[in-house]
Amino acid sequence: MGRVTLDARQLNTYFVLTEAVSLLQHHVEQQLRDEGGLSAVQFQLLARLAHAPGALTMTELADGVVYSRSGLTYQAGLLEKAGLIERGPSPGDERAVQVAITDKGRDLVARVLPGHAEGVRDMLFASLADADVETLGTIMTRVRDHMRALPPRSAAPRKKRSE
Amino acid sequence: MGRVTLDARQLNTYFVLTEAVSLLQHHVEQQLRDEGGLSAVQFQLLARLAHAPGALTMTELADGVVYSRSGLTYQAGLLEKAGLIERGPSPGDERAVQVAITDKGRDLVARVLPGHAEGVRDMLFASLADADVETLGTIMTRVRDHMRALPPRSAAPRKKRSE
DNA sequence: AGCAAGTTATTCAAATTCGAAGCAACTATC
DNA sequence: GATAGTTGCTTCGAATTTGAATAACTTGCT
Repeated sequence: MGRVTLDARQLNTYFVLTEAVSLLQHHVEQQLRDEGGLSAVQFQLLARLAHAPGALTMTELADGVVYSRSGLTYQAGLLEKAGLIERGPSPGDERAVQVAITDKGRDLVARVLPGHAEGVRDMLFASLADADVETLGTIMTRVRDHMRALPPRSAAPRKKRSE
Repeated sequence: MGRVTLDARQLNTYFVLTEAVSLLQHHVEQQLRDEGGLSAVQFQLLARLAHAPGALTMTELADGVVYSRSGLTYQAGLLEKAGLIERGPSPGDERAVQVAITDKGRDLVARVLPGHAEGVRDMLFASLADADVETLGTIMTRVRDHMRALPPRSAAPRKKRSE
């Protein structure tokens, strides 16, 4: 193999992508902390639960947010103590834990969301045309789907192998 | 409510962008750890120093990587102990610290880089056409520049206000 | 010069994060 | 229907990360 790596354009795209997202996350973190006393992870968890049709298991939640399971246990403990979520047994599977958002949790999300959305708009979308937003979404969806389909290296769902 | 926030398309783009980058970072983290015994942050720091024309101050380095200053002090301590970087006084400013990469550090970056590049290619670029890579780079560059130009909320370089 | 305000880096305590290990429950295979 | 392997979650210890407080230095203003 003639060892192909990354050309200059790819390298630049990679760097600027991670840099921009880091900056974005940093600002989001600040804002959420100031406005709702939430970390970005906590907000992500609540938002995902608020969006979900029903309750989710810990694993589903962790996978969705790209987070370690033990880390989720810790955060779920905090959120439950704060009365924002509830954990309960899973009907089908006795060892699984169902996580659901409470009314108080929904209220908090609703209270924090406008400011969050505004921040994201100012940071991320202010400099982009509608067409750019769509293009970006399309490209990143393809990337996301590709990565999700790859053989898991760590925390993704396991497949059994035939020997 | 008149309150314009984010439309569905923007929301989707925002979510998929952060999700994809999280997945990417997660994979990168794994790979660097396995191959070079480096965390992603450490690699970023070394890579940036290797790229820089000369030495950088702690602040420049932290700002470049979007990282807290105290966190950088900690990591710089580790990297210096490992002989990968060197810290020294700054000529002009007596309180600043210049950070420079050592030959050993350069060697390590050179050793880890190919595998890193290969991983990024497989993750991020495998599903993208050349045109997409360029488009993505252009869009994210605009976003990055816009965010860098915004009034700092925390750790960005301060500008004096002429009121 | 002299003082107030701002910058730079480090130290410190507290919070968060992760992986490995452990435990309980499920599933397949015999 | 036992038993070995797998899966879901938590606990545990170690490493990392952060903001606040601190110390050293620089700059601007009078």
